[in-house]
Amino acid sequence: MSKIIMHIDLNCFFARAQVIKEPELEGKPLIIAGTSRRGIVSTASYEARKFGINSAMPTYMALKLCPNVIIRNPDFNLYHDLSQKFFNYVKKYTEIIEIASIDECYADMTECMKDCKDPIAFLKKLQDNLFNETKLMCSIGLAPTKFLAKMASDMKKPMGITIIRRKDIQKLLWPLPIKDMFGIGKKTYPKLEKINIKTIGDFALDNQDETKKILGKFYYVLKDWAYGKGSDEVITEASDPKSIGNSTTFLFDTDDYDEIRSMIYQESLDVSKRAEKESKIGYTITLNIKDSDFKMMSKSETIQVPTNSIEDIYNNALKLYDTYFVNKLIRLVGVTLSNLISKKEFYVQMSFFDIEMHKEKCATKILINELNNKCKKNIFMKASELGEKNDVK
DNA sequence: TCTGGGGTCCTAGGACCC
DNA sequence: TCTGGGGTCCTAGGACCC
Repeated sequence: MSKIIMHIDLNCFFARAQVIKEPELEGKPLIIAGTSRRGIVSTASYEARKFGINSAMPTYMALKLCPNVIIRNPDFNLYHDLSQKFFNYVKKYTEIIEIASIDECYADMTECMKDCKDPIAFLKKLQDNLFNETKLMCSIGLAPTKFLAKMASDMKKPMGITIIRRKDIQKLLWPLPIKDMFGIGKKTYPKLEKINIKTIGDFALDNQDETKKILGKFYYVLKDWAYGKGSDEVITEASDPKSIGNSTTFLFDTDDYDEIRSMIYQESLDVSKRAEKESKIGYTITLNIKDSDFKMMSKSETIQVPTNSIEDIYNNALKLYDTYFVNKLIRLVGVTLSNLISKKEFYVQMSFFDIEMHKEKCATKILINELNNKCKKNIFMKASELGEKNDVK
């Protein structure tokens, strides 16, 4: 039997949060945006959108379109609080929710709506109650898979409710332009349009080899999605972070060594603190650079012993800068720690390893099969120190 | 007067190992 | 006078999402 999956998405969340904080902004053109010379719009209220303002637009451009637009800087503490309220509200209906981002989640409503005679009325009530309790507005999609629910919640905004049943896929989903399909971005849709795939339906019915070439193995995932065969698993556990990074765009492009070095230090410090807070250490340090032509480049270094110390992160990042980018005019610099492992996990592996090595050198052979790859690396390392590398097979 | 910052996943080539 | 095959890890870049 099909599950009932809900996707619920807060409408222009950051702008809405600001209105909750400053009710006098209600109904006015408002943008949440950076105000430096290189600031961009993060979210625009519906009133601001009427002027043609969109998110990701440079702030100066928004001001050109609407000189009277009200501007506020992002306030992430506020968003975090409201976001928690929102998720807690949804949890009143079901504990099975998957947080997809700060302003959206999936919920498995199978149990809670199994005897529901009028799902639209039910969801309207859910939506209205959220508004009454928090003043947050949302759009809701209900469908048998996560992909369809996500597409559904996108169809009517603000305060929309859309249900896609399997039998309605061809009628409701397939006519949509291919660029509106989740997972198809601005680089891919022109390539698809060029080979005559203009709608989701075109893609669903398409059988060209070229399409597979464009999409790689994502092709098969997208095909499933388009036919309502996507995942309906709502994953409640938050996944462990895979990387922790920090980057900053300079107000003016620079090649000044001290300025860049000091920024690399600031970012290394931020990354180090955040990693420590998460009890994570990482093997790989990456330096990210965007040059004055907007070209992104990265150089990375993987070390033997995972770390989150400011010294290790900074020294490695600076070494990468010194080696590859000195005297280059740059726009942005960033530092990322990845290949993460929890501190605890690492120490358990190390002590296990040490104990076994003391017991019997030959135990390495057994260990190899038991330990994960990260640990394997350590054993090879130690084994080679003992001159036993060739015995490990 | 140009275009932020936080992430995830995929790809393709090369190094290295047995 | 020719140059395996499989597997893993690392690197760099690219696409996408919010």
